[in-house]
Amino acid sequence: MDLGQRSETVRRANLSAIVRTLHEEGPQSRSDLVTRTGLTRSAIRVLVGELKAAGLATEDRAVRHGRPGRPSPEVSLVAGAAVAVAFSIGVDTLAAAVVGMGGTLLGLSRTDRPRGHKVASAVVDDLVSLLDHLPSGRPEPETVVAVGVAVAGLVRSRDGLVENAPNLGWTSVPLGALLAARLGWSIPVVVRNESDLGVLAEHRRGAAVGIDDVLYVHGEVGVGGGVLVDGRPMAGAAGYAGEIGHVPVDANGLLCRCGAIGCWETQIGAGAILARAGLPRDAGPEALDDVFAAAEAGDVVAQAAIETTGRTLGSGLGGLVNTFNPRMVVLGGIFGRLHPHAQQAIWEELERHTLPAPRAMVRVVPAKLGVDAPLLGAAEVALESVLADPATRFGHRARVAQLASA
Amino acid sequence: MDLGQRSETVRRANLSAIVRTLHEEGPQSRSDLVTRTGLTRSAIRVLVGELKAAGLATEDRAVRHGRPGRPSPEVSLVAGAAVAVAFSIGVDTLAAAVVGMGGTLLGLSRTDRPRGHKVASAVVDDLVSLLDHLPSGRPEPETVVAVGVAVAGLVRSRDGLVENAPNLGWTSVPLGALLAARLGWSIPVVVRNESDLGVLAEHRRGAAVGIDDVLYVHGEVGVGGGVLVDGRPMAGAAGYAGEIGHVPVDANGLLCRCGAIGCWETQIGAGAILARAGLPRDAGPEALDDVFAAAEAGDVVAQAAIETTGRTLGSGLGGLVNTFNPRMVVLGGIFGRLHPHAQQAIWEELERHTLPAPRAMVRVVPAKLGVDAPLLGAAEVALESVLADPATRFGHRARVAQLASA
DNA sequence: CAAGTTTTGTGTTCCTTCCGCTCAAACTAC
DNA sequence: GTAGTTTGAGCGGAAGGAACACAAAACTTG
Repeated sequence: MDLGQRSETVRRANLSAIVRTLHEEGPQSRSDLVTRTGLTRSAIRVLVGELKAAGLATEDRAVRHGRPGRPSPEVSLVAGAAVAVAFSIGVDTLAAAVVGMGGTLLGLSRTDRPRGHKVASAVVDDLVSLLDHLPSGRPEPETVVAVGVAVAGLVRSRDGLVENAPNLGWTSVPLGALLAARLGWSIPVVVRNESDLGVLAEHRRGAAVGIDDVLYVHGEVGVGGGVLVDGRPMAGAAGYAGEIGHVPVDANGLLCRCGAIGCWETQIGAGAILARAGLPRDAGPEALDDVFAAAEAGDVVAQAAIETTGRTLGSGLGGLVNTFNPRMVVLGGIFGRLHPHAQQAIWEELERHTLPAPRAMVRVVPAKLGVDAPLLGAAEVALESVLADPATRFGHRARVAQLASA
Repeated sequence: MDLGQRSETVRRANLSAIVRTLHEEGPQSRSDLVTRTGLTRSAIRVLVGELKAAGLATEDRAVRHGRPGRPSPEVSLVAGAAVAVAFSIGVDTLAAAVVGMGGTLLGLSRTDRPRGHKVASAVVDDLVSLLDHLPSGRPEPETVVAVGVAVAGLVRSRDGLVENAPNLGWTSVPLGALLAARLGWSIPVVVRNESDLGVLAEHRRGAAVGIDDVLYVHGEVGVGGGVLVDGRPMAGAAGYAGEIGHVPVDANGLLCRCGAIGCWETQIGAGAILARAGLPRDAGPEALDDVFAAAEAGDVVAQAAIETTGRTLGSGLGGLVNTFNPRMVVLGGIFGRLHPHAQQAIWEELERHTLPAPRAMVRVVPAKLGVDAPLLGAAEVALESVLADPATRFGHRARVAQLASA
């Protein structure tokens, strides 16, 4: 139920509008904030003053822009005042990052993850030790607002339970709780599927900035999807939404590792490309690199493998365009690499399987953030609490100072 | 951009919370409203008073419920104070209804629509003349808040342009504008796809009350879908979302009337059932009635036709459950009739094509509102403006009275 | 049946928050 | 340098809900 509102709700919403605007669009003048939010100069002045006092924002001398009138000082968020720690558990890599308000990347470190299964606690240890390898060093625990985690698998968003992650060999792993315990910080740990986070990152910082209806399709060994509906990530009832790799597309098709017959994934995943190139389906990522290299060098078998995969990708995307009516389809993972080689094949099949109206308004583009998208998306969801209610951080510095003096 | 908020925003939100609660949950006591909204008794008193003064609500003597304490009067919406006019243009019927606040059906009339094409202006005339056949008579124009229209076709929600409606033979018909001109009322005319409205109606008044993640699948000649994501209808970038009938499921399948190969619709639409029963694909609705009757009478061909269709429906639903992670799948149109005959077949195939986690939390149920769902959904969207800002109606009676006296 | 208990309506005062207005400051243009 | 424009600063006012005190209307108990 929508709770009733009061004056304090208004202030929270207005502070949030300011911080969110600065976070998403970057530093801007007070008078820009006036036009963006519709608030009066008086209100903006007071609210920005409050943010400054709390150390969340700074005001710099205005940039001269040659127009008449008194210049308006530029307001920026203080990146380090509130930061998110983000982790990602991908098929081939583990990564950690610290991201400040405004989306400033304060540090990132990455390590290979050998394929094969490893118990969750060991992976959690690996993740946390990545924090010590950050160029910026371990972040100050007091500045960390929340922890975001991107996982290649089905995640129950409520409590961060990894229901199933075939690439990791995990079933019912309480990753959120494990990580929270290991870190020992009393802040929320938010675990999400990597594609759901990928679409958020591409929306905020990548190929889909300013576009509110986006379908993000991520391919590796498996195929996942993240959907932005009217600017909001589509989670489904428990967070499992977006498993478009397991849509049946061929009743007489191959057996998928999920146990079903004819999943789309069996036709467009990394294994499908490898098989079409005459390689074993489970050859590693290097083998896939070789296929792309061979195609560029003119190898017709490799080229055909890529084009056929592009066609199958395109027809499936067609169905999804009819289903979601997105304004943009963002191809991530191996599909982003496939795109330049198979752009025409993808679009031809997409065209063949879409209704004219949704087709006319959709664009298919490769992801801009590459492998970092899920990690950056994890940071974005972790920062969400500050964006939604910046005032929660107000007492913070005072509280820390008080503890130090006591 | 989220506009800045102020005191008036708070009042609007709180009035809206009260009216919406009463609309969705029915009449309840003031003290219920206190707990529902989290507002204080003082605030509820003033706000309900305002609604009463405006004629939107009434207070009745409290019902005795046997608990100690002073009884709290029951607040009800005045159904006739603000009404929606709803129209639906289905494959086989035209309908009109007047629905008051609280979802009270004040009048409904329906007429057959012979299959075949008819120019839009003629259909608009037919719809408007249905208003004269309402048992309640034509609604008072001053009380009508908005007009909602459900159409079996692709609708651009922004302006009510019917992009394409194969059953009606329409392409690029500005239905919203035509109807607005024909009615001559200066109120919004909201046109939407029938499935998008169907899911809304089932959510508010039907099988999916209280469930925020719902997939509604409607079958007739064509197959459409409406999706509720976190309580909100998924419209897509232009309103075309939900065309799940045109997801490709068989690369070697039949030619769909949309021009593509192997659309799901070709396997589960009314034509597919008829064909499997040995009848022509374009036999009318009576032929389909015969198939269902024959199956009930023990005809094995008819039974097999229904079961096979159920299996194909189930496997496609499996992919959609993986895609949307809904808590409920509601089957409307012919699928609602199919359900009792093919429940097991549907579920078996759905089970075979879903991941365990989303499968474990989904239920498949027949629609509760039947053919009326889109019409009632159209009324709900039309009433939305009053729910979102009841104060817009405040000056209304005064204004009408003033006009009358002048 | 009368006194006590509980819950809720009524009305006043107070607090929070933003708007509107006036004046001053900082810039451009001629 | 003077006029024009845009914006910051600060103050008073208005709107709206919360908190509080009190009254009213039910039930409970002996």
